[in-house]
Amino acid sequence: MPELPEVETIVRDLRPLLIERHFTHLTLSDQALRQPWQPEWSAQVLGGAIQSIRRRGKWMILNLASGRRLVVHLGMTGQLTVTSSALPLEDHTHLVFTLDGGLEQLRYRDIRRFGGITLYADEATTEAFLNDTLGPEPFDLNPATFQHGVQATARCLKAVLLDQHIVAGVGNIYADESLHTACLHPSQLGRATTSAECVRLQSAIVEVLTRAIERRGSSIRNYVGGSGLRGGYQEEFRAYGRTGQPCPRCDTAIEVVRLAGRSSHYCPRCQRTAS
DNA sequence: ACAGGATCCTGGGGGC
DNA sequence: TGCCCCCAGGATCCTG
Repeated sequence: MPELPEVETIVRDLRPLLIERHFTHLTLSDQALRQPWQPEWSAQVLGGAIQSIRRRGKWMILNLASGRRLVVHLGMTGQLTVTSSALPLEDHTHLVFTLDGGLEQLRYRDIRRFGGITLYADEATTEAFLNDTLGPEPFDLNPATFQHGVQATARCLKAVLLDQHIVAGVGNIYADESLHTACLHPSQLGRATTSAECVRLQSAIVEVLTRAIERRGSSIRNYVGGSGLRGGYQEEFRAYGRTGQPCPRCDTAIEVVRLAGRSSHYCPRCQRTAS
């Protein structure tokens, strides 16, 4: 999916387009999403203004004046965009929220249907769900908490970074990029990782995500921002998707290995497992 | 308890 | 050209 930088970009794009606006109409596709939209929600989202929009991990939360929350996850191929109502609906568009005035729509499109939109009744139930699902945000991660999360497990670092309870928002791309920046091998075990390496890894995560947000995220295939613009961070990849190409640090060919069910790209020379 | 694999979907690319 | 297999930015459930 869109990982943290992509979701952050979408949230920033959508804010000026959606704040103080409200939905007047909603249409659904006949294909079920992983988290199916419940029929009774349709009437509940109409009429009340959108007061704020924020990101938590890879999730987006739209606060409605009624107190209800629209909670969005994009799965692997989700797109949430505001477009002119006059534009034809693209294939795989599953929810269309028409905005007041009727000229624009908020559209949720998701080819693989791994994502979805859920309506929560109030702030308390929304926060309970998010805090149960997610660990801390990378930008306010307590170093001791992170170190404990890494060192307490027998999983490899790649799996640790993909675990949303350890740090929220990192996915396959930014896990590979962070490990490369930190000079750590993706298959190194969490419990074999030193405290100094944890510090290095944490700074690498922050550095990589910050730069990726500046570039509006990475567009590999389906990702677009809230206004349909693509991202540019894919031009700065050091490891992800660069199998056989030279490591920008040492020129060694990048290799790929399958870990935690995901392809993991790394430099065999400058990302050596600690011995 | 924990780690790894299978699974939910569709589409695109490579190999034959 | 066509077909088949594998792969893809994620999260959850099941198994050993």
